[in-house]
Amino acid sequence: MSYNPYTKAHPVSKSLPSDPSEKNPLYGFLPRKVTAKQVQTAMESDINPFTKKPHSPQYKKILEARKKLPVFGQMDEFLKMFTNNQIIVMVGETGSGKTTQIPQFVCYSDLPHTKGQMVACTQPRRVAAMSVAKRVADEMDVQLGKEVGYSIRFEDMTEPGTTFMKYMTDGMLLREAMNDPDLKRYSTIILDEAHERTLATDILMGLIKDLAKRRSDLKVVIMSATLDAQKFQKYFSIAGPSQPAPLFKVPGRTHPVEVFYTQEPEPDYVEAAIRTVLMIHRAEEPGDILLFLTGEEEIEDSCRKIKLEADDLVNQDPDSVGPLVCIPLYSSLPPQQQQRIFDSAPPPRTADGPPGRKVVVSTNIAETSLTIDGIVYVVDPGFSKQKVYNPRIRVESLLVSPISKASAQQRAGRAGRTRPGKCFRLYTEKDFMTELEEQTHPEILRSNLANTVLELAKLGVKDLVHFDYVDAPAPETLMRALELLNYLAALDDDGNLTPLGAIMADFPLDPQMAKMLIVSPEFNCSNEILTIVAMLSVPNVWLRPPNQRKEADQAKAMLTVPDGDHLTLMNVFNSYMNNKHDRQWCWNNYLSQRALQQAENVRMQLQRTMERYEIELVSTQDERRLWQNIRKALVCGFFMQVAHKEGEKNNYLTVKDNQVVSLHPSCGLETTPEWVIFNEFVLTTKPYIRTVTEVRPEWLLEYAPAYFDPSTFTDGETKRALLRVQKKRSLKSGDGGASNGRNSPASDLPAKKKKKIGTS
DNA sequence: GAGCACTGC
Repeated sequence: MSYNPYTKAHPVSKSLPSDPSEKNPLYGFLPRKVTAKQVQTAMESDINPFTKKPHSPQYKKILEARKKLPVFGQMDEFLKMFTNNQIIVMVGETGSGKTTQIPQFVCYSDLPHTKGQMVACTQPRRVAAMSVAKRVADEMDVQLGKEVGYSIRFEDMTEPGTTFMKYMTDGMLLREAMNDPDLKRYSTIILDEAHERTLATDILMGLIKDLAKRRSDLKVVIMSATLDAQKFQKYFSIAGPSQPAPLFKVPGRTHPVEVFYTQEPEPDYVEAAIRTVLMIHRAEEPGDILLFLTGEEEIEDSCRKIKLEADDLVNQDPDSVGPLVCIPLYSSLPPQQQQRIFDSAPPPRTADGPPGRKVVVSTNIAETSLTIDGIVYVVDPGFSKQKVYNPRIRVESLLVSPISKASAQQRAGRAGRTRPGKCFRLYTEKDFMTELEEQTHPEILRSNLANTVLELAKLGVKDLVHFDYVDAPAPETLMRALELLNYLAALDDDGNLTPLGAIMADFPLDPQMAKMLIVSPEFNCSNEILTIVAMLSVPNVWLRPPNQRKEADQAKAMLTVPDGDHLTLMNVFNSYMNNKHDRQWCWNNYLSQRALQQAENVRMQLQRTMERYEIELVSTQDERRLWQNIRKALVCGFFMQVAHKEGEKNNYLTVKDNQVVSLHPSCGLETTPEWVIFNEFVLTTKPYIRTVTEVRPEWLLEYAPAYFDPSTFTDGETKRALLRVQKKRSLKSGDGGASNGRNSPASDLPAKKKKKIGTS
């Protein structure tokens, strides 16, 4: 083993110790004062500067390819800016190489391994974190998981003490910040794809801006698309209001895309889209097409229509129209079918016939998450499904809305990745200029923030309303979140995090679910609640193929527990386990094995967190009692999501919000009980409540007395029903009703259980 | 009597 002059105990502040430069390519490097010339010499060395081992044969080959990236030519400029500034905003267009190269430049200058620290680079998506880490490990000629690693949920590919370059999801870094608010293990933090404005990135920006003031040794790089750079420069002007963070700009390496607009607005964008695809197929040069639509049904429908019409064209004119394949793409497709987008276009039908063409019909997944090479034509109708949150009725829903200019630009760019392309926008140029918003609203303005507010509290943010957000959420949204967390006893009346809230924040769950999981040992059903919570955390497990709906519904009925959908979910998971994860069993029962497998993963992760807090895993033998206990535990988390049946038409009214809702058709209840608890409120063709279980009104009064205090209700059937129950209860017990206090037993730590474990 | 844009912990 070669001599390593660096030790972790002593931060290097001066030039590194003397060592012949042939043996130590980093000889003479002054941390954060490194020049491009030094880095380039070190890169050309036969010895890997970080492992001190000889470079592998392919290293130089990869290096030659890296040198052709636009960002490589600006290494000197970047390093100077990195030396002279604490925070840099960087703009790098597609193909600039920023995600792979900038973190490496930072490593060469920052030398995190000499200080026992790391450089972090966040990504909004897991696959990106993994694949970029792999690429960079290859470029740096190290084994993935050693010097270069990644960290995503369920998978930590890093080695403490060895890894100094870590790619990770933004959510993962946020989690780490909850346990170490100063993020001391990082010398530089790079937030990549900041323009995507995910919830996690937005919160991280606020935290890191503040952290940079406390930690003068921390360096920060914000990487974004062009349009947002100014906003971030201004936001990160920590040196003074008139001193925006410096901008480092790198051109992209893409091909020009010619953009076309329609002359008149299109009344039916799906019809127009299909027409445009067929027009391209008839009249344009060979090259694949990408069409953006809004959802699964629309996509499957359009694929069928395009296929029919294209076959017609081929039959009418086989000498000039080639074969066409139409491939749907959306996230709920099984991975194997998603892979089809990488198939090549069909060959000509005869040796000298017209060439074939591939059409991918996709949701927004192809805008950011997946890149398809070989796309030359993009058809952009200008719509996508977007999440909107209405704090007044506390409902998140999906709405087909016009996209932003930034989004339209991103879509068009998909046509120019391999050669010059064309983008057909199915709206007028005037509408593009005047009607489309510049940017898509960041997620923080469109979401229920219950989770986020709890995280912020755990992160030590005292004043949530005046936190330095890049874009501040609506006060009403924050109030809704604070209210919920206060009712759940995660925050006290002054908005301070309670000990219970601190534990809740550690579970990667919605606060309601975290709460019911933590109190579940008191009802002797934590084993079951853990399963239910895991099942609620994964995508729908029920498959319902269009041509086998009846069979699928029958299979589902076999697994249904009539007392409630939550119990049905538990039953499905247990049956899956009893059938030893059998694929055939899943298939026979129209269940998604992928989702069930995911639920098992989530369950194991949550169980580890439970163990850390010594929350017991217990169960009840008698099934009837067990089911009742489970329903009581559900009330402790979801008492704010209760609906009361009103009138004879099977309509329900949500408690307090007084929204008229119906049971979702997927609901498995055999009757329509007077009181139900629901997991979600969905607004589709009409307002529905989904995943519903019957509860008893006495439980509402007992486990959430503050929320169900009848005096806080407006007059109506719900209030009268509550008063009747209250009266009956007080006659029975002789006291006022609630047995032990305001929010008990769900109000505080499960002290009894903790002690029991502590002594064992 | 109907759906599930997309991520992330």
